[in-house]
Amino acid sequence: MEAEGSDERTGGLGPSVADAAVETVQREMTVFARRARASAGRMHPELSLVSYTLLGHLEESGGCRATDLAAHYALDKSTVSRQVAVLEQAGLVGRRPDPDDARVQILELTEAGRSVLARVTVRRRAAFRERLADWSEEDLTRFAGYLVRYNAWPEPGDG
Amino acid sequence: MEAEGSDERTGGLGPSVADAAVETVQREMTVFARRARASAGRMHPELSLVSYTLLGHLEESGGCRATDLAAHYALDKSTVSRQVAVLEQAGLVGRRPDPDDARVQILELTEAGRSVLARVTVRRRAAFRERLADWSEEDLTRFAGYLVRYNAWPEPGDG
DNA sequence: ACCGTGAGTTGTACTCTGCAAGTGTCAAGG
DNA sequence: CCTTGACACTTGCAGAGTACAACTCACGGT
Repeated sequence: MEAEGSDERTGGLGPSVADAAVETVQREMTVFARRARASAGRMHPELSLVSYTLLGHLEESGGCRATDLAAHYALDKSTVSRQVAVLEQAGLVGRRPDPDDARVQILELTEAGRSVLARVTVRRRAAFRERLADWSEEDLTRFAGYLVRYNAWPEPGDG
Repeated sequence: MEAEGSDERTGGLGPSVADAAVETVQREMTVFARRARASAGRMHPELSLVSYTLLGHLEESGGCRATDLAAHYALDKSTVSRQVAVLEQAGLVGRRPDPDDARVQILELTEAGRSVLARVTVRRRAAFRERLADWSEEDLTRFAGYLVRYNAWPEPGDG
């Protein structure tokens, strides 16, 4: 299966080194994905990974539409709709009709949402910091940059 | 909320730069995690992300116990049990009693499993390669290294 | 006013997951 | 040999997350 002539030397990319790296990246990213939920559940039972990310995005963006969330996370709009409904019932997000378009609802964090998010963020950050404690600042920054670059890929519906 | 004195300068880690990087790492990793399933489903409907990772681990490890899988992926043993059952019924993995311990079942890829895994791997790799095409080999290697290092963390209850 | 498109909701079904309880096996002590 | 506790699973149950399809409501152009 690894027989695909691993050094085509196309452009700058290339030899089997890069091939192995790509392989590693996908494997490790996948492992991470598999573990993320479980650890999130253990780390902050009050807020699922999904809820956390949605709240986080709302905070970052300072309010956005459900459709934006769906696009950003490659989720079906129905899924987002339900998730948002839960968060709304929990009093963590509020909806406000868009004055320019009655179809649209602007979603925003409530004060409660902001505070829960803050608490969870602190816990998560502590865990991450511990985990990344022995990383040099340079490595940390570079790693962060790579992740951003990776996720910036505009793939149709993928991440 | 972010008032935790973001530059405690403890040890070598420290200033707000590192703090921001940690923040970014967790956010981006989380985003990735959120998207991974969706993309996996679209990329290879024949094999869910879970199944894929389990098969992958079996191939890497050359056969292991269900408990090992559970530990590695921080999954409940019951979950693994069911997943394995499905994969077995699909003819992708086989079980063999451990000669040394009748409680244990050694899980192994079947030929079919190996071939499906190979096919999916090729597809995944192609997608990843495309995505990572404009990365320099150095960045790629370093990124891969970071991910490995990150995942190597011996999380409690995680593997 | 009519029709295609976009935002969001709801019905339905399925997968993944964990917890708790149960079975069979091993290893150590009586 | 027979308990007792630990380990490797398996099964019953319940809940979360998700997608797809069908529906409503609003927008924009014709």
